Amino acid sequence: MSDPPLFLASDHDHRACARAILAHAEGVCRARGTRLTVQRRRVLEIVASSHAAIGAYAIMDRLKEGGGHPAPIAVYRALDFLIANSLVHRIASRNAYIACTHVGPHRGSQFLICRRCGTVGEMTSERVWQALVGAAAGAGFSVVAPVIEVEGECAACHAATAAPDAAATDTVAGT
Amino acid sequence: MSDPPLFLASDHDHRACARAILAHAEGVCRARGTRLTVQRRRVLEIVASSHAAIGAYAIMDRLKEGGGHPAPIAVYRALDFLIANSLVHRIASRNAYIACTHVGPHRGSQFLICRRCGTVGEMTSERVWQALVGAAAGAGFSVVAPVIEVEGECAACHAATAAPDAAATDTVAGT
DNA sequence: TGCCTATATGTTATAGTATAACATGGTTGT
DNA sequence: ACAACCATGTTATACTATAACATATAGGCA
Repeated sequence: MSDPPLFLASDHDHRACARAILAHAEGVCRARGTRLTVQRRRVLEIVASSHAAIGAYAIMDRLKEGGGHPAPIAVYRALDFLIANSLVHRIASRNAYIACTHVGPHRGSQFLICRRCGTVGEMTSERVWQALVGAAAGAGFSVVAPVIEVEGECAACHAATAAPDAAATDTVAGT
Repeated sequence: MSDPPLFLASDHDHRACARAILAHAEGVCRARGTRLTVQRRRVLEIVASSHAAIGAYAIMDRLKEGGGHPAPIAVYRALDFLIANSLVHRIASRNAYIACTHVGPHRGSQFLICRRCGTVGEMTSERVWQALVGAAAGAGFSVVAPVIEVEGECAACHAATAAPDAAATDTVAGT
C-alpha cells in the first residue's frame, strides 16, 4: 500500500528512478561487504535505464558503446552478481532482465509485463502468495521459488487502445 | 476438486496416463478438424512418456532412436501445433515441455515443478487466478497470459528428504 | 480420376541465449 | 612484499530456437 505505483507515467523523471536504484545498490553492497565494481555498476545502470526488460546481448551492445569489447560471459557474470543480491531480476519468459524496484524482502515477486510498451511492474501481493502457497499445499507441494510473470496491458496502453487517438504519445514509454 | 491428484506415486501405471493423453489428443484433433500426423503423435508420445518436462533437443534425440534424422525445426513445428491445441505446455523457466494432464478449459494453469524428481504438476486454482487478476487490476493492469511456474518439492520427495532412509526408492520417479 | 490448393515436412543455414575452462589481473589483510 | 581471494579476460563451445526456401502429401472439387 505504501509502495510507489507499479507503472509510472511515460513522462516520469526516470533519472530519479535510476539514481534510486544505484543508491540502493551501493547501500546493499556496503552493508554486505560485496563489491559493486565498475563493470557491475555499469551493467546495473544499463538494466536500470528503462522499466522494460533488456536481454543480455543488448546489455553487451550497450557496453560496447563505451568503447570496450566485452564477451557475453562478462555480462552474465555481472548479472549473476546483481541477481544474487536481488538488485536485478530475470524474466524467464523473455530471457531478459530488469532492475529491482521494490522495497523490502523478496518472497515471490509477481512481474506484470505490458505487451505494448514492454514495461515491467514488480508486484508483491501477499494475497497472491498466500493463494499460491495454499493451493500448492493442497497438492502436498511446498513452494520454494515461484516464477510469476504475467503478460497483459498496463493502464496507459489499455486506455490508448480503447481510444487510439487520445494520448497516443503516452504509449511510447520505454524509460 | 474432482481432478485427479497432481502428483501420482512413482509406481503408478504410467501407460494409462500416456494412453489417456493420446486418446484426448485424437479427440481434440477430430473435433477441430486438425491433423494429428505421425510425427506430431510421436512427439506427443515422447513428451507424455514422463511427468517431467523434456527439452526440444531431448525430444529430437528420442526421435532419432526411431531411425530418422529429424532437424530441430521438425520438433519445434510439432510442438507449436501441440501447444496451439493445448495438448502440450511450455515451461519457460526450464525451456522444456510437458503434456497437458488437466481437464477443462485453460485459464492460467500453475505449474508445480519438483526440484528433486522433476515431476511437473499442472494446477488450475481459481483462487490463485482471482488473487492474481485482482492484484494486477489494483495496479491498473489487465491480465492476458500468466506464466506461473513454481519450483519446490512434491510430497513424496519432501517426505524422502525428511526421512532419507525410508522409501528412498520412491524418490526415483521420472515416469 | 486428376488437378488444385492447403497443409505438412525436408533441408540448409543461421540467430539468439548461456556456460565451461583456464589464464590473468587487482584488492585486501597481514 | 606476500598470500589468498575475488574479479575479469580470453577462447571456445553448448544449448535453444527460427528463417527461408524446396518438396511432398492429403483432401476437396471439377
